[in-house]
Amino acid sequence: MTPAGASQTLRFSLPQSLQALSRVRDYARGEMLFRRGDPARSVFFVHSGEVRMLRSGRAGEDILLHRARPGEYFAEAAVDCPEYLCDALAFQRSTLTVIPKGRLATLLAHDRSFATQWNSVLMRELRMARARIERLALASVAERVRHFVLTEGRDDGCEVALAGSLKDLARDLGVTHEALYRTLARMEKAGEIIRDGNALRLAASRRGKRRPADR
Amino acid sequence: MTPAGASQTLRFSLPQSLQALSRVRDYARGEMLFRRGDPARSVFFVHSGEVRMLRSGRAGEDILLHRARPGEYFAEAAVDCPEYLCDALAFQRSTLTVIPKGRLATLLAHDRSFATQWNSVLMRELRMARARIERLALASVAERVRHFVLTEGRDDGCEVALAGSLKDLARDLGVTHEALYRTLARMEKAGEIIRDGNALRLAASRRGKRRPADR
DNA sequence: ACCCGCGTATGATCAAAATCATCAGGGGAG
DNA sequence: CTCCCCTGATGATTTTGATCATACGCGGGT
Repeated sequence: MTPAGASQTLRFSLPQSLQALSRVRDYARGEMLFRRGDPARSVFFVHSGEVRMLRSGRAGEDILLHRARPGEYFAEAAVDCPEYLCDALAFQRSTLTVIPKGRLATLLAHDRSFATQWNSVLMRELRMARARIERLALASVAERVRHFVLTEGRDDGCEVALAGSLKDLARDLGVTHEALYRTLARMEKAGEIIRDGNALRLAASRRGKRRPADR
Repeated sequence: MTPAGASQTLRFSLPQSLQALSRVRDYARGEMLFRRGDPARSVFFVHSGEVRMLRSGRAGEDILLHRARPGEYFAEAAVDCPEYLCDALAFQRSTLTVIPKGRLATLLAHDRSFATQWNSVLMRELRMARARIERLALASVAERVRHFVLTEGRDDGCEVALAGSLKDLARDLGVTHEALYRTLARMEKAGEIIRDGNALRLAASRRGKRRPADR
């Protein structure tokens, strides 16, 4: 599609100061970005595709540690760690920004305002990760959908623009796509949500009392 | 039990420089630590108990954003945010370290080595949160147990010392305690794991091929 | 000494989601 | 233009875990 140079317009933009010192690269599906024990050279940002962080036990049992999706940084730990702690594999064809660790460290040390910005980025990722944890701990698909809309939605919930396909969303919610299709259909029929193109909205009415999150 | 002053020995110790500027306090079950919109005054650390971060929609539907458990910081975002973004509620009687935001910010700005340390803490929390996400996305309880032991276990897996009860673990894994009891019993009978007091060990043999994490 | 509460444990039943299967429609590639 | 692949969608069947119920041992408090 795009020639290997990755010159298409990117959906996400990074801070100026970061763009100045990094480059954009495409990785083929199945390509290895780094392996555990490799000297940590770079921090990455995902524009498109998916990169998986794996820890491979000696018996071949791959444990999945993280799926880095578009809009996310990964291997941020490289900044203050001499070597990578796990393997990184481009699970799909992916466009990434590659940020040399050394230059990032220098920037962090000398540019106070950038350091603050970087901290905010990490904090945001942490908040989102934690919200996802609680979402995945919910028992039913419908509850996860509600949680998703309310936490990922613009201005305090009620509506989200879906970034990808419903299959992608299903994977995010930790359920099969079939279960998601059915649940969305049921919720729509019940008047609980409204689907409008790639937007998903919680109906203003049907806002039942959620008991204060037990278990 | 302990008089309100919270003078018992704490299980976790914070960096010296942090201890110097913070205080330890007990919170009663049900006590509100802060509400959304309150001026962000403090960052917290959980020694014992559980604090829940909630976003309360106007219709009374509480969305659980995070359960802060012993050994975790929370409301770290207070450092560079003028007001809290959600409510925090002591869900159980909890002992917390309260770290005044201003002093922490000063420390971060002036003490290069502390800033690095703090960054490592955040990165560690982020890595653990991401691993938990992938764990919760696993379909079966047994897979979650395996993932738990391999990621949380000492020296590259194979063994974990359980911090709390099996019920606590079950909640961490996002399943009912019954399901966990049964699964552990089945895995032990199958010779896949060994339970030794509060330790949980993966048997060296039974290390079946995990296919590279599909879905 | 007794009771209560909690963690551990196991059984029976039931609901929900996974799995497998099939099909329609749209968009891209040839 | 046609074919094929992918997403969306729905049905049938199976599996899993949630739920409810019961039981036992232990430690703390009255």
